[in-house]
Amino acid sequence: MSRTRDSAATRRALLAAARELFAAQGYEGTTVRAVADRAGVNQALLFRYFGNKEALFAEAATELALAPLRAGPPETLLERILTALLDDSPGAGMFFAVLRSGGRPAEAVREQLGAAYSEAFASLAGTDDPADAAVRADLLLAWLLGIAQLRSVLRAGPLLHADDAAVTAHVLRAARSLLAGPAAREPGLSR
Amino acid sequence: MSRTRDSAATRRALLAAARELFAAQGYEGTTVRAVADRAGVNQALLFRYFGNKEALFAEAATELALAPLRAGPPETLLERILTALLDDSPGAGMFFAVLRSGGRPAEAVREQLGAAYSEAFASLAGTDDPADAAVRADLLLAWLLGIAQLRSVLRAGPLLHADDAAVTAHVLRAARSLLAGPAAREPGLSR
DNA sequence: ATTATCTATAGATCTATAGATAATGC
DNA sequence: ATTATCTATAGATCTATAGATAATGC
Repeated sequence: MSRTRDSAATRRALLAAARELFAAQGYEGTTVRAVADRAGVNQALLFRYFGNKEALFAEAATELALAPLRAGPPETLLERILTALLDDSPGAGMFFAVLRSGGRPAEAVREQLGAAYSEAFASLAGTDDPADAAVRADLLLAWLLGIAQLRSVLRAGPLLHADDAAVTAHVLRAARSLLAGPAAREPGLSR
Repeated sequence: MSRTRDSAATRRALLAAARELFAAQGYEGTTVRAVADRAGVNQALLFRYFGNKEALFAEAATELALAPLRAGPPETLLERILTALLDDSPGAGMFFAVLRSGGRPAEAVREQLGAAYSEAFASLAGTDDPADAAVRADLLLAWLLGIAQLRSVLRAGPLLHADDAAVTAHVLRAARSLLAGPAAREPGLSR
C-alpha cells in the first residue's frame, strides 16, 4: 500500500503538518512521528526531505513566524499580533512557539525572530535612549509571550473566555503607558 | 560504598535538589536522575520516598511557589514578585516553572497556584466587574510569566542586562495603567 | 529483623538510519 | 534505472520496579 509518488507534494504535506503542530505545541511538544502521521506520510520521509527535526522546524517556522511582522507597519503591529494571538492564528502561534522552545534546537531561528520583533517594538518607544527602548520592547514581547503561554497552557481561565476586544483594549492602553512613559532612570522615581 | 543511612536526610536532600532544578528548568526539563545526582542519592530512592516524579514535583513546588504570595499584602505583591523574578530567586522561579509546565503532570498544583495569584491581583483592579478584574489579573500574571520565560529561555537580550530598578519601574507604571483603567466594555473605545 | 541503599533492568518513547520494496521514466 | 516510499531496527533517553546488598536497632 504505497502512497502516490510525488516528492514535492509529500514535502509540502510534511511542512504543512509541521507548521500546525509546532505552532500549537512547540518544538519539544511535537514528535516527528506526529508530524508524519498528520501529513499522512511515512516517518522516514521526513528525514529524507529535511535531514532532521531541527531543520524541519527552522524551515516550517521562519516565514510563518515573520508573517505578522510583515503584514503592516510597526504602529499597528501590537494590535495585529494581539488579534492574531487571541484568534489562535498559526502565525502568532508559531512565533511564540519559537520563543518558548528552550535549548539549542531553535537557537538561530529564535535569535532572528526575536531581533526582528524587538526592533519593530523598539521603534515605537518614546525615548531617545536605545537601550531603554530595547528594554521596553522586550517587556512588550514578554507580555505577548506570556499571554500566548497562559492561554495555551492553562486552556482555561479568564483569558480564554474574555471578550477579545476588551483584552486587546486593556493591553493596548497599558502598552501605551509602557512605551510612552518617562525613562525612569532613577530607581524610586516611579512610586 | 553505601551512603550513611538517614531516610529523613535523604528525603530532604531530594526535595532540596528538586526545588532547585524544577525552579530553574521546569518539570519536563528536569529528569529524576538529575535530581538524584544533585542530591547525591541513588535514583531509586526518589521513587521510594515520593512514588513518582509528579508527586515529587507537587511536594517540591507548592509551598515554595506560594512563598512570594504570602510574604506580604497584595498591594506590594507585584513589586515583590518582580524583584524576586529579576533576582532569579527560587520562589519566583518555581511559580513560573509551574505555570509553564504543560500537560497533565502539574495540573492540580497549577490550578491552585494560578487561582491564588489571580485572586491577589484581581483584588487590586479598579473595577466593580469581577470578570473584568479577573481578566486584568490574568494579564498581569501573563506578563510576569513572559518576563520570566524570556529571561530564562533567551538568556540574553536587554531584559537580562538592564537595570532591574528601571525594569521594575516600567512594569509597575504600565501595570497601574492596566489595573486602574476603565472597563473598556465597548470595543473601539481605546483607540 | 528491619529497612535504607544499591544494582540491574524492563518497558516506553523518540530521533535517526540502513536497506528492502515498488512505482515511475526512459 | 532511478528514486519515492516503506520496514525494521539501532541507539539514546527516561520513568519506574523487582530484588539483592548492607547497615542499623533490638
